[in-house]
Amino acid sequence: MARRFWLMKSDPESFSFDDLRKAPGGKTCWDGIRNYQARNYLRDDVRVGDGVLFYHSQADKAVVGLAKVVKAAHPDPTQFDRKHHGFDPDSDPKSPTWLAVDLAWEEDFKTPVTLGAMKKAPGLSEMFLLEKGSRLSVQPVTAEEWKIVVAMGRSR
DNA sequence: GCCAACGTTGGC
DNA sequence: GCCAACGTTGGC
Repeated sequence: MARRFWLMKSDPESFSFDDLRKAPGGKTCWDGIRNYQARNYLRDDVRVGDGVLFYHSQADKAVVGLAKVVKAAHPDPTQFDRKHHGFDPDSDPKSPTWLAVDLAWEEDFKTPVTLGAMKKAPGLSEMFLLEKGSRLSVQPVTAEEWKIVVAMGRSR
């Protein structure tokens, strides 16, 4: 299976790319996804070794670096944690509703690739992220888009 | 802070 | 099954 590419969003106020780099082993359990479409991507398509564009929403609005998938979809433990805001009383432990994957930090971009820059970049006009009202926190990225964004991020 | 877009919930 | 109300996301 060919390596696939994804864009994953995070509000840096709650979990930033820095937090990922500083996490033990540079890894984290990417939990808290409570959207069925995003869940389905995790379940059906995200594989170990896939590349991830790590996007900061809110104030930054930029891809700040690269991560990779180090563990495929597994039940999101926070859905069963009564004290967690992601607690889902309807989720059955025998057949969990929500999934998480594990991500590892890979590379900081020299230059964060801003939403504005991506809007202007030739070759990125079809990007999922740029669609009006696109709120998905896990999005597929084509090999071509990946190449372009990575090249932008590595240049000064 | 505002508001458009979107997903979810719940009454009917 | 429809749709209004509501909550959340996220760009501006």
